[in-house]
Amino acid sequence: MNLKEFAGILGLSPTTVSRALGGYPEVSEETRRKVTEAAISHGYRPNRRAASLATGRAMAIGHVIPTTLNHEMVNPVFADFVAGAGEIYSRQNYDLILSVVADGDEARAYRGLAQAGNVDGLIVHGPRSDDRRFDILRDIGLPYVVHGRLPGHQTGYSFVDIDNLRAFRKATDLLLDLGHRRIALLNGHLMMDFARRRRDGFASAMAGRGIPVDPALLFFGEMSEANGHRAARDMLTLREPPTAFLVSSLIMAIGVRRAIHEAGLRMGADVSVVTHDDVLGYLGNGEDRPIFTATRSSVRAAGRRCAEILLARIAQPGLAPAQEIWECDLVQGASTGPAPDNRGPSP
Amino acid sequence: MNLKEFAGILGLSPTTVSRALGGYPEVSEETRRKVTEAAISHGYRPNRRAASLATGRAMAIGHVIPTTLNHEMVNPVFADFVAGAGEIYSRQNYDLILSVVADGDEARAYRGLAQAGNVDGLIVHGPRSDDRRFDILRDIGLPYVVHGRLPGHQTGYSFVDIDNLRAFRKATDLLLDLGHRRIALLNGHLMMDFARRRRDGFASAMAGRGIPVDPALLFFGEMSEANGHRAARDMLTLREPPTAFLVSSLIMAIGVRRAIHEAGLRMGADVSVVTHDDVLGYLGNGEDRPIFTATRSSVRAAGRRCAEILLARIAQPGLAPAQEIWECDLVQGASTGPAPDNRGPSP
DNA sequence: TTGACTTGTCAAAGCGGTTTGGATGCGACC
DNA sequence: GGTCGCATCCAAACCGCTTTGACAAGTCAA
Repeated sequence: MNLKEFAGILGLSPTTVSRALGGYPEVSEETRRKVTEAAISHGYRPNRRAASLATGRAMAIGHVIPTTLNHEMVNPVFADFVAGAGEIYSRQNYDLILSVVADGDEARAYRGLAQAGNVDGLIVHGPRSDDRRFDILRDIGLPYVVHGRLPGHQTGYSFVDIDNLRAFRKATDLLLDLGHRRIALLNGHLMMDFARRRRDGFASAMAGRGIPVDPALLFFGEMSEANGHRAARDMLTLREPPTAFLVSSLIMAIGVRRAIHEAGLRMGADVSVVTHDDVLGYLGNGEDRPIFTATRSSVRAAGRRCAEILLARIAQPGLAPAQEIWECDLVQGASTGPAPDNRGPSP
Repeated sequence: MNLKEFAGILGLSPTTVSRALGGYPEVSEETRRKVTEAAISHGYRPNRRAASLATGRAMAIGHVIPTTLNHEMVNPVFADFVAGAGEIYSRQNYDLILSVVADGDEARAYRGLAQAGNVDGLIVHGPRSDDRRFDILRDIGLPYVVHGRLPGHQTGYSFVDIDNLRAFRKATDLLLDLGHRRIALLNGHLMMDFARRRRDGFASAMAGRGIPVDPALLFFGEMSEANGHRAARDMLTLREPPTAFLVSSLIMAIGVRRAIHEAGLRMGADVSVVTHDDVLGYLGNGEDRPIFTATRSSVRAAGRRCAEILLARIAQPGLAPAQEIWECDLVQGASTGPAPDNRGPSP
C-alpha cells in the first residue's frame, strides 16, 4: 500500500494525505481525522525510505559497538546503554542502527554509515587513549555524542561521562580510611580512556597518603569474571597479598569474590572489595543492602541522556556542545571493612 | 556527493557507474577498476535510502527486543545474540535495526517496521507460551526466524532453538544419579516457552524415578542474580532444604552460589548446582575447569545461525523453513557432587 | 460587483539511486 | 558493401514520499 493508492481510496490527493499525516496546518481537522483513521484501519504507513529520501533526514542513529580483538566478547554494558538510548529514539520515531565491528574498525563503520546517508547522527562508544576518531568524526560532519571522553580534546564535541577519576579517588580514600595499605587495582585495558582515568584517581589517592603503588597489585585487561578471578587469585598468593581490591566492573568483582572464597577468606572481613557498578538490570548489586561497596552510575541513564543530547543537536544544529560529567554515588555495601591487623614482616 | 556528480567527475553516465559498482557484467573491467578506485578516493558510496527505494529491498533486518514489564531489565543474552547476528549481516551488507520495546509490545513494533518498509526480515526473540505473534507475523508477510519456538506451531516457520527439555532432563538425571532427591528448580517466567520446556524436562526426569516435585522448591521469575540469591536463600532455610539446585541461567546461578556461601555451605559438597550456560563473553564459566556443571549452548552462535537462515530465506523466498534444534553440551564442573547422607527426619 | 484574502486541495518537481530499452562503435562475416 | 553480433555506454522511467507553487472556492470589506 503506497501513498498514491491510499489517497485514491480516500478520494484525496497524495499531497493532502501526506500533510494530514504530517500534522501540517494546511489541512482541515475534519480531513485530518478521516485520514488518520483510515491510515490505521488500512494499515498504511509512509515508506520510511522514501520519506527519508525526500526529506534528506535518515531518521536513524548509528551505534557502532566494538567486540574485543578476539571477536568473542561484547561488553554487557552496551545492552543497557542501547536500551536506554532506544527508549528515547522510539519516542521521537527514530530508528537505531547497530553495527557490530571488530575493535579498532569503528572509524570505517562511521564512514560507511555516514557516506551511505543512512544515519543522522552517531553515538561513539568506548573512547580509547590513543583515539584517532575525533578527526575522522569531524570530517564526516555528522552530529555525534560520545559516551565517555575523547582524550586530548576538551571542547568542540558533546559527551556524557562519569567522573571516573574522582570516583576512584574517593573509593581509594574509603579503603585507605579503613586502614588498608596494600590495595590492588583490577581495571580495564589501559588503552581505554575510562580505565586510565580510574587508574589516575587511584594513584592520586595513594600518592596523597604517600603510599607507593605496587605494580604487582595492578591488573589491566578485559573486565571479565574469569580475569577478575585469576588476577585476584594470583595476587592473594603473593608473599604480601593485598587486603583490599578496587575493581572496575561488577562482573569482574564477582570473579574476585570467587577467588577470595576459594582462598578461604571472607569478603568484607579478611579482604575488602570496592567495585564500580553500572547498575545493569540482571546483575543487581544486592537488594536492600548492597553486596559490594561500589561507585555507582547507571549506564542505562547515560544511554538515555546521550540519545537526548544527540536528537537535540540534530534538531538544532547550532546548539553548543553538551558536556556532562556525572558524579558517581558511593554506596556502602557488605564487602568492605577495616584492614586486618598488619602482622606482616616487621621493619 | 551523489551519483550524478560522481559520474560527472569520471566523465561517465550514472548508469555505467551504478553498474560498475554493482558488479554487473555490462561494463568493461577497465572501467570498473577506474570507478571503484575513484569511489574510494572520493569517498562516494551509493545512498542507502535511494538504493532501497529503487530496488525495493530495505537491506536491513529488524530485531525487536523486549524489556521487562518494569522497563528496567534487558536480558544480557541479547547482546551476545545480536553480536552474532551482526557479524553475518555486515558480511552481506545488511543493516541491523534494533527496536527496544516494552514486553508484550513486540507485535506493534513488527507491524511498524514492516508497514514502513524499512526491514526485509525479522528476528523474533523470546517466544512465550501464549504467543499470538505467529498470526501477526503471517499476515505481515515478511520472512522471519524465531530464536526459540512459537508454542503450538510445529511447522511453517523457521527457528533455531536448543533442546531445552532434553537438556534439563539430562541435568536432572545427573543430579538424581548423584543421589539427590530434593532438587530445586530456579527457572525463568513460566510464560516463556523455554522455561516451560525446561520445567517439563525437569519434571519428566523426576517422574521417571517416581520422585514427587515439591512446589516449595520451584521458582519462576526474572533470571537475575538477586532472584537467584533470594530464592536459594529462602529454600535453604526450609525444614527440608534442597540438596541441589537446577538453575536456568548462569547469572542466577551466581546468586545461588552467594546464598550457599552465606548459609555457610560449600557448593559442590554440601549443595550441588547445575545451571544452563549461554556462554556469554564476559561471564565465562571458569577457565580450564568449569565452575558450574552446566548445560551449555552458545547464544552467540545461535545469533549467527538465525541471521544466516534469515538472509538465505530473503534471497530465496521459496526455501522450505529451516528448523534447527541444537543439543546442549553437558559439562562437568566443580559445582556438583554426591548428595550428602540423608539424615533427614526418619520415617 | 469586485478585489483581496483565506482555506483546503492539488499537480508536479524533486530526493538519489536502479534498471529497462535503446544507441553507438567496431570488427567480422557473407 | 551491407548486415550482424558484441561490447560499452547512455537517456529516461521508475521507486514512494515530501514540498513548492498554483488554483478553486469561499469569505469579507470596499
